[in-house]
Amino acid sequence: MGDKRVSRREKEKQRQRNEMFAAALELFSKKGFHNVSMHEIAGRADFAIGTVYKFFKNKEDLYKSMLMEKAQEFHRALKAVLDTKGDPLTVLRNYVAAKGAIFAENVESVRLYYAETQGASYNLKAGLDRDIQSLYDEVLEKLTSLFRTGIRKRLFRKLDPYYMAVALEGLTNSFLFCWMEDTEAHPYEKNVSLMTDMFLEGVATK
Amino acid sequence: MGDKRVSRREKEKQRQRNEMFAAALELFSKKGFHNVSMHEIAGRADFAIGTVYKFFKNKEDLYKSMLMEKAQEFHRALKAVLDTKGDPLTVLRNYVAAKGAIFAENVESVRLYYAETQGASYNLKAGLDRDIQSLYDEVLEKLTSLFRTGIRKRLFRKLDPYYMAVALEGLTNSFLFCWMEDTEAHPYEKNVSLMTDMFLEGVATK
Amino acid sequence: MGDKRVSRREKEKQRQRNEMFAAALELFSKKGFHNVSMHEIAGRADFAIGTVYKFFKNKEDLYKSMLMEKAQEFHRALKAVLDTKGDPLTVLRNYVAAKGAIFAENVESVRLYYAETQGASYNLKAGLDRDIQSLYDEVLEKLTSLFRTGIRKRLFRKLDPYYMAVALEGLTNSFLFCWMEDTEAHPYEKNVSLMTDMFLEGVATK
Amino acid sequence: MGDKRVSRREKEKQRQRNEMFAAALELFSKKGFHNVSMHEIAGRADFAIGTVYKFFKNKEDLYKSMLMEKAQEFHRALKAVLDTKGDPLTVLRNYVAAKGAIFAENVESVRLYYAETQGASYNLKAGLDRDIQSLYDEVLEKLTSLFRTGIRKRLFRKLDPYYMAVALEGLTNSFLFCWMEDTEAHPYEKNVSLMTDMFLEGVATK
DNA sequence: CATGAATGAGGGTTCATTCAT
DNA sequence: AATGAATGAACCCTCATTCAT
Repeated sequence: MGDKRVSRREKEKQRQRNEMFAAALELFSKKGFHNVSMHEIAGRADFAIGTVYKFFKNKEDLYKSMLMEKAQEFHRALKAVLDTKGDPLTVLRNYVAAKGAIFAENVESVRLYYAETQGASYNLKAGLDRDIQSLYDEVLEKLTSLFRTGIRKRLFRKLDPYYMAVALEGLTNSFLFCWMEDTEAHPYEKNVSLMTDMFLEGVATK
Repeated sequence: MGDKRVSRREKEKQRQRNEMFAAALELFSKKGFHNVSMHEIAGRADFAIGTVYKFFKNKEDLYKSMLMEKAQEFHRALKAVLDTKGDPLTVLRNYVAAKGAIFAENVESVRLYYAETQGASYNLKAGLDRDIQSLYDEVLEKLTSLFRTGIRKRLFRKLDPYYMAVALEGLTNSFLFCWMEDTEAHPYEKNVSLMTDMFLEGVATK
Repeated sequence: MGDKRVSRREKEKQRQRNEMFAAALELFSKKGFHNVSMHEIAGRADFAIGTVYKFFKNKEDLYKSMLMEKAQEFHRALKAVLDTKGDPLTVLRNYVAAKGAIFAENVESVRLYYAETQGASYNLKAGLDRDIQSLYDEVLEKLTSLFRTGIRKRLFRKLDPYYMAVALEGLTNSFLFCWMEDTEAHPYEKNVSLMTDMFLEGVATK
Repeated sequence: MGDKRVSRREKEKQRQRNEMFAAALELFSKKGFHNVSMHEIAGRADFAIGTVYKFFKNKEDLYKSMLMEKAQEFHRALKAVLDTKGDPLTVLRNYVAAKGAIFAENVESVRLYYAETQGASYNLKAGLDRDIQSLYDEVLEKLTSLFRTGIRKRLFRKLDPYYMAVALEGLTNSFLFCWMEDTEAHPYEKNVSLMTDMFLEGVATK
């Protein structure tokens, strides 16, 4: 009984945490870290400000936790695709498609995610950076592995597999940004597949 | 003499403006818009706070002006390369090389630049966004033109030239980011050239 | 219990508000709107600056609210006297006496009040002006009514009753100012009554 | 020659001083002491800010000097009327008329003047107050004298002549304010004369 | 345990005044 | 003598965080 009681409580806690995350995500994504106040988040999530501070020791902690959770979700999904058996080319193509699908369903988080992964992430005094980076590095490594395998199997030319991965990421990301800016004008899926194929053909053995 | 006097003044003004820009760039680039105070910038530039406000009507104005100036500098240089006559392939290769060179000399600005161009730029209440975007769009258009010409000349396959440009930009940017993160580990020039060639080969007519 | 709790809270809030009003009144009255800082008021009222801003959205709001409350208090009292039944002459005499009594107990507010009602009130960007004026106009109207009634009853000569009211107000105010400048030297009550009588006699039917 | 030279210079100085006064008067009268900056005044008067500080040691000094000059002008004119020989009643009536005429031509200054003379004058840290008061006291004294003479001549009842003066001042001022608020609706001259007469009749011997 | 009133450090900005030219 | 660039104290206000209830 005690067990269940604890578990019930634990679940309730998790629910509250998620509500705070949802409010935070929406606001941070719309206005940026510095243009959102803790009161605003608490209000939107329908909690007292003090309650929020029971869950997160400060604003940065809330931001980091929220984003980290999202990042883990993304990477779990991406790694799942990358871990499927099969010929590297197919896996890579599936990866590109999955990336599009996942991000399309999480525009808000992705926006924040890229603010942290790339370019300038001054929102936080660093720290999240590292954690998210290391998650991302895992994906990059898996991609690198795929290219390495592809090279061994003579599917791809003998080029640095890591940089092949980097190139693929850059290429797909830029279509993602296009799409985020104007969803209508720039359908991600078709374009990215085509261009990815071009690239893959470019690195393919002749 | 009056002329010289004025010109001297004007030059002095420009010098001061540049010093403020330098201080602002350094600080904004290191800590982000919201984590830098006007007092900090004034102090670093060795001016009284009031003097800074003689030059810029507020913090946002300083930020925008500084970044806009840098952006114009970049785009002037990039467009110069893109406007050279020659076969599209060579021009594109020169562009990629120039991009690397320019950005290598302006890491700080580039960091801020990408914070505004891509992902999430919540630093400003918009406005800069538009201006920088439109600068960038010019470059993208020129790239698109090059690809279009290339297609007409049967150098490239019949694909959407705009998305070719987008793909190239994404690819090169991702090497730029790699390089910015760890200058030693990831020399931009060699890698980006190689991968660009792979991509160009991919889109090339067989 | 919940009720009581709320009412207790409400009362506490009101108490705090009043303390802020008191501090603000004292300081504004002594030094003027622009020569008093919010920190000063907060300090004098023994609140943190942030607490003051929980009650009033800015300095102007505090000033206006405080003065408006006082103005309403005054006018409520004055109108009460003006609304009593009785022959106009007696009512007018009572009014003059009441005005003296009320103002004697609120020198500070009266000072501010007149700064807004008369002469130049540049303290605010207008707005209060209107609100206080309209309060004052009600009093003036009631006075006018009294004179009008007096005229109909052949107590006063057939003169413009509005200007009679204006004249009475001016006359009594000037004694008020005398008294405020030097309480000892210029006892309001005796002098104002005498001179009011002179004036009333002047406008009386012969 | 030296003399003329000096005098010429002196005149030029006076002219500049007057221009500054004019700009200051206009701005202070429109916006109030605290809402006008020294730069604004300098700009309006077409002088460099430093030049203004050559003439006045600070903002307060400029304000005081300007207002004092105006005050002296007014009082000189008023006292001239009060010093004319003739029966007190006529002199008093002339005084009331003159007051109206003078103020009608100097609305701006009058506004400021009353801000200092009456109610709350927090524009300055005091000082001007005294000087203007003492000027005003002279006028009040002359009025008092007139009433005293009138009493001796049995024109007026045996009442305190000082308070008669105070009453007259209050009465006329209140018409002045009416007129300043809405020049069209409340013509000063007719109304004030009528009401003054009422008052004078009230204090007249029967 | 949840609450939200209270706190006060810190930031952006203005403007009176000075002084080198 | 006139100028106006430079100064920096001081102000209004926000918001992350705490803690008594």
